[in-house]
Amino acid sequence: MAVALSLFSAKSLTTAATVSPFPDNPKTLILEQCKTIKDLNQIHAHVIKTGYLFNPRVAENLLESSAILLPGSMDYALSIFRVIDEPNPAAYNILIRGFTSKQFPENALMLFRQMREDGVLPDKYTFPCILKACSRLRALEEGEQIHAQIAKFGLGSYGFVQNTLIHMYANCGEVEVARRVFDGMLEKEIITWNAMFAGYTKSGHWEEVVNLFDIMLKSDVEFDEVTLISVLTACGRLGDLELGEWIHEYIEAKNLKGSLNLITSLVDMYAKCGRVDTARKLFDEMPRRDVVAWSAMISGYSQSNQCKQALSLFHEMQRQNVAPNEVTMVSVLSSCAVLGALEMGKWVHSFIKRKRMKLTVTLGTALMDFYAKCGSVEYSIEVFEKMPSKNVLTWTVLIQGLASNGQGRRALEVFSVMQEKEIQPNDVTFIGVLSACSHGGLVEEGRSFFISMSRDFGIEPRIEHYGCMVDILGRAGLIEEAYQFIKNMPIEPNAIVWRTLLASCKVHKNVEIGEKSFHQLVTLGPAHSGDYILMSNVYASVGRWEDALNVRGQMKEKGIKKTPGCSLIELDGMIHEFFAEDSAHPHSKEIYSAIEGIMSRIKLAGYVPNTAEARLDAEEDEKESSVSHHSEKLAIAFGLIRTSPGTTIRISKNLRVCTDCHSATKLISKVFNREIVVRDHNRFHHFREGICSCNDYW
DNA sequence: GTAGGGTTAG
Repeated sequence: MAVALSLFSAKSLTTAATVSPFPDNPKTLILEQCKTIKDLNQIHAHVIKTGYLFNPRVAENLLESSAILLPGSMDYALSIFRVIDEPNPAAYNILIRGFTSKQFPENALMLFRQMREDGVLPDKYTFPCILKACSRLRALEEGEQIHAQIAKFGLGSYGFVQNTLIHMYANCGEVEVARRVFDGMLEKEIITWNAMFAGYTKSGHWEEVVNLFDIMLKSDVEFDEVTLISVLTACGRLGDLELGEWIHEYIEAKNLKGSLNLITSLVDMYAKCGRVDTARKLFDEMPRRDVVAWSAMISGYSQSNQCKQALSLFHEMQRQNVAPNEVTMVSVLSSCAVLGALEMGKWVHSFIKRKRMKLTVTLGTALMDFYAKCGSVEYSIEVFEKMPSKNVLTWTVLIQGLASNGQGRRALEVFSVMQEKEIQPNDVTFIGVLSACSHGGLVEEGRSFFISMSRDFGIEPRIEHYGCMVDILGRAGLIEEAYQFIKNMPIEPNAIVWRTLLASCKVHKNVEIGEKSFHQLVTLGPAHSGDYILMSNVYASVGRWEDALNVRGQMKEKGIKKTPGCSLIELDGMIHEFFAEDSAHPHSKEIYSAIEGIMSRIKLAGYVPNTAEARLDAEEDEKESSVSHHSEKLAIAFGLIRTSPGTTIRISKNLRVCTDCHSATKLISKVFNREIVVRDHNRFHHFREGICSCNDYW
């Protein structure tokens, strides 16, 4: 400021008539040295006093410094604008640009309207800015009107205007119109192509990105790193590893590895194509990593179901003092949800609050989903109520969260509130609604929603919806109806549908339909160990031990191994992974060796673990004790591991928890006086003092 | 003076 202000010193002012205080390049003197509104105020006061404000160049410079360079100074810019007698297009352009760049696109549009009313002619600089404002607002109608005016003013062939038109149409969801503008252009610059790529990228037309890139290559047009970033993003979404690797080779050959953004796209592409290790290698080799690079790698792990790695990379990011943003936290929370890491996720929540991060729709929804998946549905609701904006995913997560936590009725109430608010449900919402019905035993409601979804909402049921319907009928004991329902399905039933029915047959002891379902599963192949176990258990449920053993024999003959159970347990904020028969975990030895001793305590409490399934397991494999179930072992284990009183033990299992395990959990909660939460296929069972609080009617 | 790019939830 020293230089600029010295221009207004008494000495300078006396010579103002001969030496202009605004020499050839006044911009460098005023604009670049105004760092705060206060600086601007001082200059403003001077120019008013000295009458320089009536010099259009002076006014424009002041306007530019306040509207473009300084943050949060649009009011100030407006006050300068208002005293300009007859503002020229340039003055309007500066303000329009200011409003657009400072996230007030509505004001930019209003000012543009005023400009037209005042009879000021927009020029080639006006339109790119005002189109950008339309883009931001997704104001298609306004954009179309402006397009018409562009044609009227004869600026339709101007490159800058056309490029922004492409961007505007694509951003407003009209990619096809954008493409028509693109195709109509005789001279396309790299930016033109990139605008089209960006349009396809924003609207998720990944296929088109790759197709257009193909055309670009064939027509020998040059491309740059911005082009490659868009194409790599598309490769990741499409799983097009071949093209992605080709671009990687090109980057190596042309030595473009210096671009941080480009390497981040490569990391993202490899992670999304399932090559997480390659992604990590590139990530580790980066000379510098910003928050986006870290987020891309963390989400890479999270999306490839390597959630422990995602969290450990997040910890590494913290150690390296890189500040995470909202996007990072979404992937971190989603990993916590998968792992059932309640304590870690709670910490993330407080971190978000402490850092005053914006509760965006995505972040809020991820937070809600995390709480719901960890069995804390009340916290999930609390977040929902605090969210400033919500979308269909937010409502869907709430419905699913309530449904999976045993509050089917409440989930349906939320669904009706959602309709009152005129939020259009989608196919996934209906999966939540139908699972609420299956969970709550609401058969009639389920039937009526199933009909309504296509009739009233135009959503054709997918295989998942049919699966839910089979679950609703099957769980309610309407096995025959469920079977007929499958037979009459207009789409081919898959293994999940038959497995659902088979599971119902076990609960309701229906051997006949159980056998039919099992037969379908074997025919559909490849056989799943769980299917054999289920069928065997159907026989066992009615005391047909020979048949039960026979099925297990078939499984052995075909060489189908039981998938080892894997459980993730969070204890005092640490995630432990336990595999069945695993001796690698530090706690395993102590756990398994102590099982015998614990058994006697359990027996004293009146529990007989030798149910049908355990007995079969024991007969099948001598090594296995009567406490043969993984969850059971874990439950016992956690009776052993010393935790502070009141610690919640959370067991999330990848496999369905059998009723036997449930009884073990119930018992442990009683014997060891612990609250135990079992997550079983996204259903929750909260056990306290031997009582399960959820309304599951298994 | 104006235009294009990398990470996110069910």
